[in-house]
Amino acid sequence: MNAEKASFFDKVYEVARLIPQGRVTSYGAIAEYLGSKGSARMVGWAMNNSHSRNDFIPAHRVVNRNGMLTGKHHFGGSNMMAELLASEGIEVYNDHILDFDKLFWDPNKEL
DNA sequence: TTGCTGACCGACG
DNA sequence: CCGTCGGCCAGCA
Repeated sequence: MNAEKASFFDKVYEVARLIPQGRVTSYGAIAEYLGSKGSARMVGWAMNNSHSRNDFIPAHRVVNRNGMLTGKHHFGGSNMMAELLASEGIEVYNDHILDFDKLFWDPNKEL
């Protein structure tokens, strides 16, 4: 499959869609998987542009290194992000994921 | 075309 | 402990 043509941005969406339901990952983990650990910011920015994609991007499964819902404000300005995570069986309290270590899905390790 | 910004991360003082 | 700064890459005015 010649999907190597996908740019950094495209790969972010690709990996994000590969995140299994009920699991979460971090921006840095995705960036590192793409080969650019320092470009973690781009991963977050890609999520912001995820609205431009026809496919749904489970951006709510992507949180920062601390397991905190840093991008929840981009989900409509409400706690919808926590609701989505809770809907998948992920417990969220005070904008931070419980048992983050156990729910953490590392693309470098799983893929 | 140039410059700024951005849902991060790690290092430094 | 906490605040600040640099770096990474792509999109947009």
